[in-house]
Amino acid sequence: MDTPEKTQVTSPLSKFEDSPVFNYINSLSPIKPVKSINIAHTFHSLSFASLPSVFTSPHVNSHKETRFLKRHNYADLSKPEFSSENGNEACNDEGVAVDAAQLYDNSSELQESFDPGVSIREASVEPPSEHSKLAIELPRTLKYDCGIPDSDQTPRCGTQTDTVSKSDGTIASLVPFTNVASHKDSPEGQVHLAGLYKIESKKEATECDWENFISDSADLLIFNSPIDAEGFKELFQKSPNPVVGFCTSFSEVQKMQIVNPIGPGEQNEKEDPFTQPGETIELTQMDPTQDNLAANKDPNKYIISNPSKAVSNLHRGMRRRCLDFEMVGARRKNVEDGSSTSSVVVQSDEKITYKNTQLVPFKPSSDSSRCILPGIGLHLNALAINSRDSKKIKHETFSSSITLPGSAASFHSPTSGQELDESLALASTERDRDPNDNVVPFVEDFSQTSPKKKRRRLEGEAEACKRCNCKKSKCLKLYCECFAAGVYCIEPCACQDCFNKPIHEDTVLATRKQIESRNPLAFAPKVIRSSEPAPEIGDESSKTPASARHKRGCNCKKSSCLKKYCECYQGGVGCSLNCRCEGCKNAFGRKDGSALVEMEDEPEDETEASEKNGVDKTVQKAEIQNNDEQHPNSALPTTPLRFSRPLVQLPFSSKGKPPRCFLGVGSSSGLYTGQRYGKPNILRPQWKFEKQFQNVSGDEIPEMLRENHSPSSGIKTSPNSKRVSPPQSNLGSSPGRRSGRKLILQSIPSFPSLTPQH
DNA sequence: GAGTTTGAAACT
DNA sequence: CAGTTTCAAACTC
Repeated sequence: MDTPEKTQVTSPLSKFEDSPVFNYINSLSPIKPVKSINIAHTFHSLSFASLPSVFTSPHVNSHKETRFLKRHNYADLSKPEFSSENGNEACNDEGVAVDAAQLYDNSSELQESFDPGVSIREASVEPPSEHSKLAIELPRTLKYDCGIPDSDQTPRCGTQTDTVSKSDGTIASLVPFTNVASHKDSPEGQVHLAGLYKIESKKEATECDWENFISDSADLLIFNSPIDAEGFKELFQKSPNPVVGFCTSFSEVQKMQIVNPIGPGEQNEKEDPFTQPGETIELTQMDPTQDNLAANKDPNKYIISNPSKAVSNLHRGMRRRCLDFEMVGARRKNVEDGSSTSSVVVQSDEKITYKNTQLVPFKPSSDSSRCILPGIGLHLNALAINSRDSKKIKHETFSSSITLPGSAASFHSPTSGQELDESLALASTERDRDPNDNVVPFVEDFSQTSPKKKRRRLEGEAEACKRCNCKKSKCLKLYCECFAAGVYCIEPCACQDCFNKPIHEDTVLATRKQIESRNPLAFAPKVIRSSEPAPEIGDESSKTPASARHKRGCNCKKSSCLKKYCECYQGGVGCSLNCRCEGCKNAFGRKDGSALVEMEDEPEDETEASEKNGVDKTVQKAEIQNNDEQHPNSALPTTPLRFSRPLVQLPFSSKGKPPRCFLGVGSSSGLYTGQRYGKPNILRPQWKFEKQFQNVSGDEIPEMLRENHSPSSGIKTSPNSKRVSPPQSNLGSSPGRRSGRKLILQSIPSFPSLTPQH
């Protein structure tokens, strides 16, 4: 789109960034106008017209200049390397430090090769009034992107994180989200809005992760809406207060920056882009006065300008986003869980293995905090990561829930229909996994008693960083969990010769298409909710807890469907007529229709499991999962997504490896979690899906399902009354939870639906 | 951590 | 479509 112009502009900017001359040049050079133009375009697309008035700051131009200067300062300060030129490099290296100038320079390239995030960075320096608003968001994106890409910057991140933490842990977390959002939707700028919106919401209720999450998700959805501009408008309109506040604050910040460019530069020097984001956030929130903040904001502005490019990237980004999501989610979790502090710490480290996806950086599951920031909704991977992180943290339901929405949103992004589709598919897949991730941590927590659980937990932790371990498939076959989930491989992955990376996006997509050509449902969730598949499979199969069934059915011969080797068991669903298994003893539901397990509550399951086999642990988990799943299924409100991914993921969680992305499921999972927890915050929901499910399944889910989906209720009525029990038990066990879940579920469904709408 | 088992995915 | 091979996860020691 505007790339040509941007490219031109960017290069000069990068060069001059540091020097004051640069600013001057910018003002004089035609380039600026171009950028501004670009920005304007983005805005138009967004239909921000109304906003501009608000943001319109008299000093837009000056701001731009100042911003550049500031940015330069940041870049310089933070990274002497700053000079690094290639977009890729910039992304990688800069990730954190990403300077506006660099962004510009590299933006074109980066965008092409990498992600929307890059494009975002590129964003023109100055968008006038409107830009100012955008700037707020942009900064986040920039920071985020920067931080993610470069492992090198880690230190920076740490610094940034520190700054962020200082200001507010929540803020930090928020920033990432916004960034993420921007990435997803960046193309249109809608994302930015969403991000802003989220941020605001977060600010308002940092503590209430859940709420935030929901709001975020909602925002994302909105953004995702095909009509980016509209979505944007809506966001602003809908959340006039928050947005406006941002805008206003932002404008103020800009002014401040202009006045005190130095301040920002200083901080920037110390810190990285990450810190900046946090700072910016703070500024926007409340401290226009702080110079640093202003500085931060400036960088953001730059980011904003690039939206046009970002758009193209967005599509790409969407896919990748999934990955990012995980990371993000994790980050959030960390943030929330650990509160502000944790988030800060974590992120610092993460580096980014890959530019491609900011995801990588997040992944470093080690630093949950990092994950948090990055991006909420952007990438499924991020979610997965989050989940993993969450495992560590466990509590952090937050990330999960949050991520989901975002993910969903990203998928829906209207920008590229095809891409969207793919992204959706990925998302769906991711969702499935995500839930698992979420679940896993949770389950583990609950079930900790069982050794397996501990194991899983340990594994989970270890896995937090880990994903696939492919050696020969290059992560381009369904053997690869990551690939199968529609997620890019990240650092945690121990894969070799991995091609499932943003860098090889083309290859990945091509491969996906090939596989899909063979089997259109190859990337669809293996476990289907009762609503869809159930009918086909057979009543019995539907019996499974949630009425969910395995799409294709298993073919187990030696595991008796009592181990994770069995996809049905793994997915927490009972075997159906479609299954060709031998000696089926699936605790969730036998092929015969005999539903051994009621999944209702863990205890029962456990006992059964113990009785049946040594499987105790597995069984328990399975049961739990099943319960969860069942519930979900029941609740199922049939995923809005194309695929009802349902529950499958749950089992994963148990595995410990969390399926990376929750996208589709995530939403659902998010619902579950949210429901379950009822607790405001918590992202955990997703994380914990398993546990939650356990609880929920028994308690909450049923109701939710009932309400939401009378059909799902069918679960109770399941052909074989067997399955019914689980839900009931659940209900009986803990009614309280249900209420919360219900809310969540409702919210979740909406997301998916939105995405599809495009 | 290494080795084995398992069953899905891929191939023929 | 069936049989075989390949693959990576799940599991065991």
